[in-house]
Amino acid sequence: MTVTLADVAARAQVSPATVSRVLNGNYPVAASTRERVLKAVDELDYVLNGPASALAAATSDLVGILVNDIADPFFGIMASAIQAEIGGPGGRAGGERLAVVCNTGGSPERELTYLTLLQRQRAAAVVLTGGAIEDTAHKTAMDTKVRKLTEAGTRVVLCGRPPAPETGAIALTFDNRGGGQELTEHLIGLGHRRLGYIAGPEERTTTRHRLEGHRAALAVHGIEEDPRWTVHGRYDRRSGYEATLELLRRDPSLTAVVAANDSVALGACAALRDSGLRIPEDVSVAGFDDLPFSIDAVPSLTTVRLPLGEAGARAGRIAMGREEAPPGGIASVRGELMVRGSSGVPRVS
Amino acid sequence: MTVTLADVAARAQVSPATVSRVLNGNYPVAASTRERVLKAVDELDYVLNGPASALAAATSDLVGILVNDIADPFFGIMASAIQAEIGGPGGRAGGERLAVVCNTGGSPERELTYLTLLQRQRAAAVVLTGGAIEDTAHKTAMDTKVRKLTEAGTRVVLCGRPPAPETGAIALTFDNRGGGQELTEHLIGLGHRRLGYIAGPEERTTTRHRLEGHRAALAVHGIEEDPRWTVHGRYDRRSGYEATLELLRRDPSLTAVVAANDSVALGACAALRDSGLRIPEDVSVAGFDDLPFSIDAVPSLTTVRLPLGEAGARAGRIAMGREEAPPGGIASVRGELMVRGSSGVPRVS
DNA sequence: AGCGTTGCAGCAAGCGCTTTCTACATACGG
DNA sequence: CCGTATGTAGAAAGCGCTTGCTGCAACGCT
Repeated sequence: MTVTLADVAARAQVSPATVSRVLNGNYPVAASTRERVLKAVDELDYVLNGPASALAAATSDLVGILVNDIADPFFGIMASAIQAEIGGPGGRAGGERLAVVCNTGGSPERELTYLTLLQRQRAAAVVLTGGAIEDTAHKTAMDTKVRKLTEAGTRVVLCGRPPAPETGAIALTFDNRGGGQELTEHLIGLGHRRLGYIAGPEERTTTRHRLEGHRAALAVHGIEEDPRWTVHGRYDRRSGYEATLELLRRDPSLTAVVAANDSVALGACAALRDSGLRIPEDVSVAGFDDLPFSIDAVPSLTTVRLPLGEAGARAGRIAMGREEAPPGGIASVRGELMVRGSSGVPRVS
Repeated sequence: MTVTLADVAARAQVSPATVSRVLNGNYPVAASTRERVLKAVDELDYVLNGPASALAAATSDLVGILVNDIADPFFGIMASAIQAEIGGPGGRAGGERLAVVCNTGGSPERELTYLTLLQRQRAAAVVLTGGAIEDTAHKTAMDTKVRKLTEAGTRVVLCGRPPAPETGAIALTFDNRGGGQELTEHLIGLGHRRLGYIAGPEERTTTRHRLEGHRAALAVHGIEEDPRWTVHGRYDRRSGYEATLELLRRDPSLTAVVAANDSVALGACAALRDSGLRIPEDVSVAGFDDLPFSIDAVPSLTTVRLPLGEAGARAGRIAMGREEAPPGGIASVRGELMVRGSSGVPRVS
């Protein structure tokens, strides 16, 4: 069998209670005793039984991070930053925390399942990253679950997701609408009047907000939008490639393509090039997020930088109770327009 | 307080044992009873206490995935594939499994810490991805820990990591040496004789194996290597950029640059371009891994495709006991040379 | 009819830890 | 020198669940 607390206690000639106290360091233990215990732990190669400990103490050191797509650096960067803040010595006990990232793959069911699983494990905190799914039933179910978690003492932080009022969750929202608007205004400012838009999957808050920002910019400048100029797709390169070909088919006179994110924008660039169009001379392209590879594209991508790392770090600190929650439990994180080579003045028609 | 099994039992007018059996579905329960129990569970909004369950059953539904850098798609893609195989209905109980990814950030300490934490949680399985660190002390510590895990019944699978004999771990190794050799032979075949090499961090198996493959190719063709032609760096774009400038400074007559991976190669491309050199007319560039963005580079990257998704999926299945382990517990996964636009015949000197 | 099966439910003993409460020195104040 | 702090260790009662075993009907067999 595996070594238990009692075995260690026997070896160190003390009671199990004392061993527990040495290990947790939350009760005075004479130095000589402590040493004896530590020696026994070492000799027996003892490993604490997590479940037993969690059960007895009614707490756990698990922290969950939910992401929509772990293969997407957008989430990887946030997850990495969150984890970095959590991994270290945590709150009071200085104990190690197990920060785990759970990949929902964008599926509502899996999102809910993971939340239940984390609830089962009595997670200390949960960070939900990225946009939410805009299905009423699912949103209700999520809000209910989140409320239960917070009521049970689990800290819940939303990072890059709209606030969920009345649930007790802290929200660090990205200003996707503002960023989207700024980006499109930049293109309009260059002289573009015929702009295609490749949106993300429908029913996602991120998709909707970025698109709303785009439309707001058009409205401000009195540009009437042609429904043919908007195509929906996934948040990946391939989708951007296909959507761009579709856009070109529908209206070859477009002078700019705005993409839902940088991966999509890269796909758009490829499609344009394959169609014999130059960037930005024939068509300008813009992305969103400013992922690391965006600056490497040729030409480098005009986009909106989202401070993914900073936001993640902050979310992690809040989750660990190491930083004050923003007033009202809600903070908006702004993006920054990065003007680069992929956008330029339109060709004269 | 939270709802317990006993509460549900009371409400359904049965014993706690029966409720447990309904929930686990591993013991015959009359249909009528089952329904009554399920109804009570639903009405009370009962959530199983994970730690208690794990303690009593002496098992857990946790599966750990260790990655070196979660922000790097190389690991994201593997993790995603592994998780996809694990997330679904698992082994006997059809129960959900909590697949969690742990980001070590390449730090030996964190790697060990996570393993201990997973050991504490009595994880059902652990998948270690990516190259290992070649420090004797650390390797010994890791092997010991892994052996303990496997002895305790945790299935350990190495995905893209060299085998660890005598530890009971199953290994799915990438043939980095073979891939590296093939890649360099391709360049030599084009006529290159002066090849720079940007290696990854020292003390990593992946770095060493790829470099060995490269050198083997040089040796086969009787090319003597100049020590100035090799530079070490990190596995990221920035490192590739800087290393390339350094390489150019040391020997401007190089006609090809082989990078440790695709991100590094992209950085190399940027540095070459910024130095006024054309790819591949002046200098050819090659990467490794064939990450999704590599085909988007301009020109698209010649590289070695590693079947990250397939390997991950297989590792996941083995971890879940859903696929037979390879004979001897070791399998080598080969890469495939992808010749694309970034490599061409060298300029005549 | 008698007896071994079979199907379903309950009892109760833990799983390995934490923590309250108690116990006992030793130290201190008067 | 006694009563009361003070510091340290142990006894034991759970935490909420699982599961081996027992119990008891209803059933089928000879």
